[in-house]
Amino acid sequence: MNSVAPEQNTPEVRTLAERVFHELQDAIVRGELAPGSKITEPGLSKTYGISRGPLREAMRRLEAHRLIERVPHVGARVVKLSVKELLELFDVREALESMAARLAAEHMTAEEIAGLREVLAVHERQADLRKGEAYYQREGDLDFHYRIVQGSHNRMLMTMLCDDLYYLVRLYRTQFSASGSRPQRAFVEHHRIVDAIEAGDAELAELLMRRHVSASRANVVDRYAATLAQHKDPAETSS
Amino acid sequence: MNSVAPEQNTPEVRTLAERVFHELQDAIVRGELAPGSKITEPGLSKTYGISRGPLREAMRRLEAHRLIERVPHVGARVVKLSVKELLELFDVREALESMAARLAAEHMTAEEIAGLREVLAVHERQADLRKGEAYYQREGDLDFHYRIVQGSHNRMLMTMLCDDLYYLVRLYRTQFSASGSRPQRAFVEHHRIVDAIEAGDAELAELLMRRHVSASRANVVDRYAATLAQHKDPAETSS
DNA sequence: CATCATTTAATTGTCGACAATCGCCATGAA
DNA sequence: TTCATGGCGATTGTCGACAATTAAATGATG
Repeated sequence: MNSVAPEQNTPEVRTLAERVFHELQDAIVRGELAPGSKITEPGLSKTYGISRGPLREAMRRLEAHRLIERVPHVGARVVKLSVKELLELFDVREALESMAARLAAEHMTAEEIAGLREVLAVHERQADLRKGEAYYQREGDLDFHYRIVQGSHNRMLMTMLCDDLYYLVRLYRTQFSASGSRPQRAFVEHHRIVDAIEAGDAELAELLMRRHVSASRANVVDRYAATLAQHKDPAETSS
Repeated sequence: MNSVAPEQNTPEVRTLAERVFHELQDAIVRGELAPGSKITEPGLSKTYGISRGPLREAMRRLEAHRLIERVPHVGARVVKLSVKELLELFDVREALESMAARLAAEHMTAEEIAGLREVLAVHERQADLRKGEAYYQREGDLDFHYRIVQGSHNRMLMTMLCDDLYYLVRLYRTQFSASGSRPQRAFVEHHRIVDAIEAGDAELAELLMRRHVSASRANVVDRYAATLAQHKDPAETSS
């Protein structure tokens, strides 16, 4: 748990609705609440020991963050990312994170860059230990992206990526994860991006980050094709 | 009101919370609820004739859409965009809309492109009548951007831009609006973007849209500097 | 046996009331 | 005069109960 990223600081748990919102968020991301499973208000109300009032507000927030989907008078279910939606998510990430890298190259301070290098050093140590196999699988990779976004000094970008999209990304990681030589390559790409940021080369940082996310997206496509060929079960059609 | 954009179709008003959410959204965007003004639950509850339960859920949705800001145990106020935040919004728009233009050039159907041309034709007529002065001030401009985003066929991008950011954009329009020769130029830029999309040139469409948003952003900066010089009142410092 | 209408059970939507917390104002002391 | 402190009013947070709607189960009918 010596992660560099802000895990669950619970910066605001002054109200029940806030608390149960964060708990549900974690439960969904961790996979305790399976994607696609239906969640009922009385059930959660009894599970978390709170009334339906605050619970509904928490669910409304989860809905806004795209972690659950609600239908009026019917119910709510945990979001289940289809491959199409997953690729859509990557397109959005590519647009937003490349912009973040550009702004980071322009606005990042020396201390922030130093912290970024530190994150990479930590990852390198882990990569040495586990032969680069487990690296990039876990949340460690997100530390890097967190720092970049934070370095953009653009609050709106930060909330959009860190508060919204990254939870979806973490959710997807349970389904598809990087494979083959992708981790090592990603590690090299991370270094190149930091170099560009340190040099203040905004255009290059933007370009490298764009390619980085795009490559990650392509890896997901390959991975999906592999699972399809393995299971020989094309029942995943959008019924 | 012969606008081409989907005005307020009220696609889902099956519940009170939905209804009051849309009403509040409109009220904020229209300026009836002044930016920065405090809104109180009993007040709104009496105004819209509903209980506080659905009202709080509507407010939670507004908070997620960044139209109001809430502080636990204190209250909520309508968001007030500082110039810094407004420029942040433009950076995000630049990233997202340039991606949308790229995807639109790849995925837009012939019918959608025809509809896009129609929007431009309508605008051109209005521009002829009012000498291009009022064009671009109103929501007509957003019709164009709506269509582009919809043409991307990326649902996540659509919700992010159309459901979230564009309401903030419309809110800002009450404070800062295009000026000088900007409307005419924007009109030309719109045509160029459509040309690129029709030609299927994704890279060019992306580049042009990026410049288009960037130019709009620069116009806001100029506009703000002008108001500052006019009022001779630099009290807008971030206290 | 299949299909359709009806009933029924469960869940969601809404409401009013009570408790907890915060901001404000008056009072008093340094 | 200024600052701390206490009480007061108002607003927010939470709860349980009732009404409305939906989905499923049941039974009737061709």
